[in-house]
Amino acid sequence: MPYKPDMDEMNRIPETRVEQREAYEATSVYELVREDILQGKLAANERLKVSVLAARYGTSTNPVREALQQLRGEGFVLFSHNRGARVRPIDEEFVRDIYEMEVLIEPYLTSWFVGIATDEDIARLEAIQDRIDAIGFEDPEAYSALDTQFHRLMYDRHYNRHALDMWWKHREILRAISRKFPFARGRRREILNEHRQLIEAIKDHDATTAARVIAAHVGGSGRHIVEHMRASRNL
Amino acid sequence: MPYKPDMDEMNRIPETRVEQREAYEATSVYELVREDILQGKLAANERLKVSVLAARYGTSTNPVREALQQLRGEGFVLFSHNRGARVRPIDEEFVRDIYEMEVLIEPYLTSWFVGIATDEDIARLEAIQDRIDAIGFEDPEAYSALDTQFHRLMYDRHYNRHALDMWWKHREILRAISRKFPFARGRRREILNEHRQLIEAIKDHDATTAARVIAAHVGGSGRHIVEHMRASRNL
DNA sequence: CGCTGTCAGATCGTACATTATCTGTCAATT
DNA sequence: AATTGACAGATAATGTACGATCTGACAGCG
Repeated sequence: MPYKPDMDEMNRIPETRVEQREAYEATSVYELVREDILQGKLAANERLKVSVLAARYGTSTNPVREALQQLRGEGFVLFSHNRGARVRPIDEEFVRDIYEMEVLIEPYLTSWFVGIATDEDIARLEAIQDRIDAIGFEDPEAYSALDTQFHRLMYDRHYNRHALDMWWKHREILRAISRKFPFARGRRREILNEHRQLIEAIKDHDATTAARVIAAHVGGSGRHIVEHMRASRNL
Repeated sequence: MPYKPDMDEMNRIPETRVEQREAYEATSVYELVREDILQGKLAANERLKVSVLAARYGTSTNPVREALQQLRGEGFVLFSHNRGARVRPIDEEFVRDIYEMEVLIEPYLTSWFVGIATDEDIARLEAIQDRIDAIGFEDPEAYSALDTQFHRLMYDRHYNRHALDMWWKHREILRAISRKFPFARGRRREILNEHRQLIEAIKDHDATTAARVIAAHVGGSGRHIVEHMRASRNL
């Protein structure tokens, strides 16, 4: 009998992010650990002892062990045999590597979007961008949320779900990092500029320049973050 | 105290692939399940019952559960809550998606290699290619091994370990698929051609054309496989 | 024909056993 | 006296066993 896939089987990008966890207490251990790693509550290279985590999250050890294995598969956790798990450190190299992959992926996603973008899509993009301009980086969290909205509007409908998952995973990692390094004033202006340029290219249905703009956008952000990380290391 | 990373902590591409498992019986459940999925011994969408797998591999259930979770993290296995795990089907869409990502990644890896390639590297590439020409697709397994060697010679030293892991993972999936669809004669000639063109571009230290050639190479293989899959589906 | 209760089978969580690694002490050697 | 090596206890990872809970299917009933 042919198997009919189910909604919750796919590793989907969540429709709405749950930011505050206290409201819903029914989240899985996997999500909790993952979130704690991304938030930095579990530091780089920190040992992840199943007994400690089990106590922390109020479960027994088995769910923790399985969660850690899943996170290992996703690359967030490193194992060594008979010596347990550690938080994968997100160092400059790793961030650079991820950004360089994004420089490949995002233009790819973008240029397809240019082909299918309706006037309404463009209007929405502009509306989001207006709001970004309005808050003007005052509130980094709000900015981050809007920026995510901006990119998801372009990417979410892409047929390449695998590339989309990859993008989303990368984005979550990078968001966690950039939380610690707020954008400098100069870089902010560049970002606004690039978004506006991007919208223009989409309006013109010019996939090539759109791809070029987004590549520069991502590459710029990457270099910016890596430099910050490097600077803060030499304190 | 600063943590000094350990060799076996990293998810590294293995130095030498172990093809026959009977020799070493000490492989982990994770590897066994993964291999069985890639070899097709566990079919697409097949239910993965922990008790069955535990019996099959001669362990208790917990190692199986953890292995499945890791495979879930890597995307080989899909879970639905309280309903267990299934083998992720590798359908045409998925293969297409992976190939399209490879069209981005491989040129990226290649063009860096062009910059660092020594004369000896080029000689080795040519040696491998000569051997490929020699066996001339008679033995698909041997061809596959040589082709892997060819590409690894170019990619293995790349600084972007993340991209390299991604490439390797994709390659393993695609190898598993293409085992079922041997190359047609026409496509074979193209492949040989493209490899030779690539070598020429590397000799000229021309990263741009090297990237273009490899993009065409990967894209061509992708279309070829997808068409085969589509055809075999309509039997 | 549809609804509902029951039951088998499997997942998921908990508890326990075993095995490996880490740590600190102490004796032996230089 | 300082360093090294071995041993023992503690600690934690890995493997096994079991019970609770959920799902899916089917028979009985309205």
